[in-house]
Amino acid sequence: MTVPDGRSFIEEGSPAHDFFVVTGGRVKIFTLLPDGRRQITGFAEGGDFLGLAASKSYAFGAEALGTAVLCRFPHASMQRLTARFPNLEHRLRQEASRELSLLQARMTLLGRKTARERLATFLMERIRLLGAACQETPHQIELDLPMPRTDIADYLGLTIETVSRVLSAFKREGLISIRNITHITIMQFERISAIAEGLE
Amino acid sequence: MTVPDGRSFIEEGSPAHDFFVVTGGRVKIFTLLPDGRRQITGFAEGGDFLGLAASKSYAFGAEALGTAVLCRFPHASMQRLTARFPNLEHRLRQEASRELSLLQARMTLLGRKTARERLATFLMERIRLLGAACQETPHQIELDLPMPRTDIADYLGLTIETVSRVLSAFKREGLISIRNITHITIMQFERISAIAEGLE
DNA sequence: CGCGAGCTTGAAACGGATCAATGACAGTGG
DNA sequence: CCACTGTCATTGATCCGTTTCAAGCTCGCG
Repeated sequence: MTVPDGRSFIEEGSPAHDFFVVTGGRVKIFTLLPDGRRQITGFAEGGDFLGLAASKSYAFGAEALGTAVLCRFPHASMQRLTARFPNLEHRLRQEASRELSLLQARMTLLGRKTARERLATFLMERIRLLGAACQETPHQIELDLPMPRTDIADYLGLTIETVSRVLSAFKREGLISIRNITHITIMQFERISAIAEGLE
Repeated sequence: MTVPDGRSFIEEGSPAHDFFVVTGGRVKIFTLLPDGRRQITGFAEGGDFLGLAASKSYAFGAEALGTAVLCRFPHASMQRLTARFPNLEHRLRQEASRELSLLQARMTLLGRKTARERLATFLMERIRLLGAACQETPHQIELDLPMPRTDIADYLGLTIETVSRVLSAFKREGLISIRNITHITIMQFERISAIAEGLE
């Protein structure tokens, strides 16, 4: 299943028939308030599961961020699979547990962190996502942010303007440098990490 | 296992050896920032599971709210149980999914709702917790809030003062009446529900 | 009766939101 | 190749909701 940029493929509240696995590209997951306020609850990419937070109906909407490729598993066939491979059930629970831990951290971010701390945490998340590749280079990490500022704002519970201002401030302070909209270089990993933890 | 009021029995970040089920009383679950800021990520009571958001170490702390009674299952014995009763694994995943849905809604609350909306949502949550008993009485619902204001504040990402002020405002507007600190009566269910959804 | 923890209320400060203008590109068509 | 256009990002000025700081208040309990 290939989903073009910006196309929504899960409607919040619609009956949950399928389970998805993201195999290529990226996807954003969000919930909406009636007046249009949006909270992005996560970004999913290659290998991520989608649809664990669903019983009868989806508790979230989902939309492609760039062109995305998905595998769709109707619930019926998932049940057949878990019956055949009992380990899968365990795997799914593990995945759900991992999600739960992440969401708890994100609740602390949304409920208790300042705008600076949120952005710093966001950058740290993106760095961690790069994997071990960056562990050897403590400074000067290249980062690209595939999502527009609007999505970053809705992910962090801020407005575009605040996101933009804080990133500019980080640049002014020499913590990062901004080549262009999507490409950022981390100049002072340690300090950003400290800000993320609320130590500065 | 009986835990006295205020006693912490899970330390955030400590190695996760056990899985818990709350059998009596109440428990609060939270994460901390180094400088002491706290986000309560949930309250658990009779029948709730505790410890799904844990892999190697706990992603949260937990503390009794009033005297609580728990069943402790070391991970090893959980594995024995899931091996013997394969359905249990499915049950656990279900529970994790339910949690995930709840947390997504709470992220929208923390990231996008105003103080009034947060309190209204909180009241709706407590009402829903009463079960079907209140469905027949659309108005005048008795509610008791077993947790102190500090906990409500840390749960909603607000300060005590704001919680207090908003509740007072609700009272002034005739939406609720406050007998004493822990006992509240819902006077206008519909309007509170509307505020919770962000429609007012 | 008096003490203290927890709650409420008031005044002032502040961080982030909102409103508004400008800037940087990428894509289009002349 | 270069205006033109529209989208997205940045920057500035102001506003507002929530926090912070500082008193009072309530009420259970010794």
